[in-house]
Amino acid sequence: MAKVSGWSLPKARNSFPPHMTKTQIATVLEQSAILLELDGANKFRVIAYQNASRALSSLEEDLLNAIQEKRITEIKGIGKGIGGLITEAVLEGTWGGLNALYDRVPKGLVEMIGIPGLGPKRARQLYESLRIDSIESLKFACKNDQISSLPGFGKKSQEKYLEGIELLRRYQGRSRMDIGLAYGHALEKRIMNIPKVVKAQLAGSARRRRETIGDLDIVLGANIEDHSKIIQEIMNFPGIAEVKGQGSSKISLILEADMLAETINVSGIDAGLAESLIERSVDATIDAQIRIVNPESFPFTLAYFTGSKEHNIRMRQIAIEKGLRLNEFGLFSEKDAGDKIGIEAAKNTLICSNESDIYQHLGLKWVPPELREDMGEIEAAKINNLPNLVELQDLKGSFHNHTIASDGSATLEEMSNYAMKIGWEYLGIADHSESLNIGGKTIGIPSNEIPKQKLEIDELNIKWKEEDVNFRIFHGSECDIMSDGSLDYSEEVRSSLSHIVGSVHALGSWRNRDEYTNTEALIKAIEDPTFTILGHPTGRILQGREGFPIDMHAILRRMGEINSEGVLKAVEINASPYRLDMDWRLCKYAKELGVPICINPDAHNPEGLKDVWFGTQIARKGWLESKDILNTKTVQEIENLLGQ
DNA sequence: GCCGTTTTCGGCCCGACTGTTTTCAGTCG
Repeated sequence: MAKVSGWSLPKARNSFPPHMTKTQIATVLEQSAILLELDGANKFRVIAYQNASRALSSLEEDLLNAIQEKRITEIKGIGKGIGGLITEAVLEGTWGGLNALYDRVPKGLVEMIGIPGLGPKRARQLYESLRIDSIESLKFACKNDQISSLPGFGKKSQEKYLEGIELLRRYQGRSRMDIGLAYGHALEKRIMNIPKVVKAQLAGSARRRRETIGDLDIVLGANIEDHSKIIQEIMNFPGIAEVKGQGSSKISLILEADMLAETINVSGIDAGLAESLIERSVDATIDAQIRIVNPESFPFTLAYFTGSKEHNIRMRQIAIEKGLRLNEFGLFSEKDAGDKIGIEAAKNTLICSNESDIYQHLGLKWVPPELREDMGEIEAAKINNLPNLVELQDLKGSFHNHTIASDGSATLEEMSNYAMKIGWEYLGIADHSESLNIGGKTIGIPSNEIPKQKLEIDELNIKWKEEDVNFRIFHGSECDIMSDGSLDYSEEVRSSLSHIVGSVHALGSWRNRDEYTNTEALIKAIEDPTFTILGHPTGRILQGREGFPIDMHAILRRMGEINSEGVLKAVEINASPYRLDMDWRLCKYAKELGVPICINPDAHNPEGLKDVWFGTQIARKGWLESKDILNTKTVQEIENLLGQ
């Protein structure tokens, strides 16, 4: 969640439309939903704002076009009301009734609902009865016992809020995928090792492979008579920082480093990567929820807690259309269930031994967890048109890797040996270009040293050829894109290389400019004949810094055009779990436009090559198949494409 | 606020847990 001080309505900067971008408006709608909740608005109105924000974020076409052609309310989730707001924002640069909403709701309330157990209704009540409008004033009121006498509150709520405030300071929201998976699989493994546990599986956003993971959900299947014993065993695990809640079917915990086991079992994650996952996670904590059900309910509970919420809602709607009801315990006739709820209602459930059976009963193909975001997967599952997702083993190399010649820590040979070891046919070296300096220190390769690197690479390539080794290095560069969209190095130097990964590093000027200027500059860079792959397109660091504003849909459209003219322009999924940039939400659009995607590890040492695992997860989440990925091609195909 | 081959009004996914209550509202996922 953005800082409270950042919650103001954006102001128009240009003198002509569009005055606001899709991203800006989507953010405003999302914030408005929260403010409406705090304002006591009808909950369905709140949901409508959330849905509209989502609809706008995933809108592929140009927003101004849609508005000028009066098609804005044709977008599902945007009606007359919100459509009017969007139109005003784009054409006039003003926000109508939202100004009053932003002014009316005390900003501190937004912070307050970040406290676990304190939601919008209570926050509002605290404000109205005691004028509490910040975390500080809440803390004061709790300490002075002013809360417990309010109707609906008590001593316990007062204590819970104080604990929650401390928790807020220690725990900072979501975790990166690598950290979440390290904890998730460690917990899963410990649970599996408890006797009498029939099944246990990581669900939630971790199973869906989101780039960041909110909290861990683990579903545990065991016979009812064993439940209480199993719960006891779990409570004795090492690395439990705090117990947030404990019932007969649900445990809510905060985990810390002692939880991490020495080995992690995930397909495709081997010992080396697992070890580095653990290393990266020791300072983090994460929330975990464990759901305990009977083995017969397991597939339903697993599906339910895998989510996403949006996907589940669609599944339920389909069930309703068929006269059925779907809950976390079963799929059953609405008529039979009547007023019964939960496990009672599911008594006469259709038998499903796995998730696939559930989907089948609803007339759908099984949907891979990565796709369950309500981004078209339900429609595709209806007509058996789901993608055959790319797998790690499909990769035959990568194009964005560093050596000691710039800021890497390994030699060409060390990097190559490791690439061969993991079964690759080629390795693209792309050290930094000469303009890049960090903290006043130049780390890129000067122009006049490029021939030297070229010579070293040629010698290795010749050696392998003579030894009949099917492996080669492609000599590229991670070439800086300057703020005006020009590329580093002379054209002569760039042309001497096999590929150019164009990346923005000096983020400063890009982050202080508007979306249109940035988009124009980036398109200029991409149009350069020597440009091959767009590296980490927005420069974001997950949980660290936002990327610079850019219209990626427009960038991808232009790249699609150039590809259709027969010139290769690919976009990178930077596989470093710190970046995962380009975002998975854009992959499907890139694929439809015919823009190849390159899964690049951006490795600075041999082990770093394995980060392609994360990039592959993101590619799968973005609907990509092997044929959509540049680096699934064989070395011969790549040689042809790059003219090498 | 959005949506609609049964509807332009009356719905909008479903349930566990908690704390404050004595039948339920709020919160969370």
